[in-house]
Amino acid sequence: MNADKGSIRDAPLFQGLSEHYLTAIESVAVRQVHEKGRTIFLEGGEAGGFYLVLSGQVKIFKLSPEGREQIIHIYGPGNSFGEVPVFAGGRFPANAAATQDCELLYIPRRELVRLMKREPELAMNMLAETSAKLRAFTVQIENLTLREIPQRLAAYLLDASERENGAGEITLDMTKGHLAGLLGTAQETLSRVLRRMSEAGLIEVRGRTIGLKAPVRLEALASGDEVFR
Amino acid sequence: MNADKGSIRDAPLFQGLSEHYLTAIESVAVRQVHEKGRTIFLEGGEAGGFYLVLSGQVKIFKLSPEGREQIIHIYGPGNSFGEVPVFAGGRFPANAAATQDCELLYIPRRELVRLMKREPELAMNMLAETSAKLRAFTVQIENLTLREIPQRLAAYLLDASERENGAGEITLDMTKGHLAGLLGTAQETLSRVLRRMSEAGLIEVRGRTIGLKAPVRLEALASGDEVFR
DNA sequence: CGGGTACTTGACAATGGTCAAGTGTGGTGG
DNA sequence: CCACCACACTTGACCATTGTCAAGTACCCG
Repeated sequence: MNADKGSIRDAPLFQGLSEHYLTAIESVAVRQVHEKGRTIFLEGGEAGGFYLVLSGQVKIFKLSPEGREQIIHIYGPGNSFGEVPVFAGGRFPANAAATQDCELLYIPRRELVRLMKREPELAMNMLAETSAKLRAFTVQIENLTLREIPQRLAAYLLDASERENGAGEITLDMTKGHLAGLLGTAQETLSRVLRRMSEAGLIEVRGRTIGLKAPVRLEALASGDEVFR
Repeated sequence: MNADKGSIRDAPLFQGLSEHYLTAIESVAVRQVHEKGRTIFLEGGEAGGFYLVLSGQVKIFKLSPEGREQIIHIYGPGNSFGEVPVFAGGRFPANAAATQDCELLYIPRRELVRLMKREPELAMNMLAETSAKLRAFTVQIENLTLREIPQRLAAYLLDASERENGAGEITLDMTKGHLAGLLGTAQETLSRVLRRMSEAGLIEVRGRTIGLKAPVRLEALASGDEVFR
């Protein structure tokens, strides 16, 4: 719809690299198109490289033996995923599937490593990227294990609003089912919590648009105060 | 007690580096000693470098508003921690404290980055290290959100046995309280589950030593089969 | 022997998962 | 343009797992 043409130049991963290296990367990268719902890779699969999202959206997730799904992350344009086996060897530690039609760039391990040895800046960028993901994991473990669902949801909403420069209203870029998976709960539970929060006057839900009516009370909820019951 | 003198030469992080760089790192690193229970850094603290464990043991953890503790990782000799802010900027994403008297090496960010630009191998090692941690986080999220406590415990025991080359008996290198924190549960719950597993003939508990009496059934339990109730 | 820490056990409440049965709602084809 | 279908979502009822509070026991170190 807009200029989301998608280029490695938009990815944080490749910021600050000289034109020379950018074109080198482009020349070895492979463009892929996946339609909504398609599996991109499976946990345990062999990895020969990693991916960059050019357009669309991808979920990284784990499945329990009984089939429950925990979404680990949702990535959009500019994000990369699947780096772990590139640097640590072995297989993919989780599954990836397209949640929307999407366009990806596949970057083969071999070429990347070769470029990295020549261009320390690229290695530093990759380190920044993987470290940022470590930080995100830390936050996620905190949310998933130390907070209850309403707290997790409040934290998520505030975070989403922050990502949109503090907008008082956010629009989910995923289904509520996926949000439930991301928050580590069931669709039904999320539905109930959204209703309770609406009734308490904290938010206002209109489809996928959620107005934050009482950000201050949401903050209090997210940080554990029992403003809500 | 043994030759755990501790040197950067034992750390995976610094494998394969030339003597020249090893001594360069040693010359900028600072040795620290912390006694059991001491805080090493707090979440949100400013970071000027990261740490390598020479001897002893350290826990990385998060605290809930109500004071519950989720242990994210326990590190022993050869492990490094606190890298995130070095590469991604910002503050420490979690807390660190000594669970045993320990000896650490503090490696200042500035020097490390300087060395990394000259020695791509060092950057590759750091990437391997952070990627391995990403993989560990993935497993942890899976355990914490998709499995119940008995399954988590079974998976932990099997993993620990594997780390000791498949020994049929393992000895915890931490208190059961810390293990509970690592498994994301309460001390009381862990205690009960251990007993149920003993009564079911899966394990045999003698203090911190746990014999795996029926590894096959433990495997089945860890992968979700309801062998146990 | 004393004290603190680690651990156990019991009783109880509640968060949230599951099953089941709806109610929208958007998109497609007739 | 309407009807239908699939998918997203809601709501209700129920109950298992697990956290919490409380009290007590075992164990280790000095």
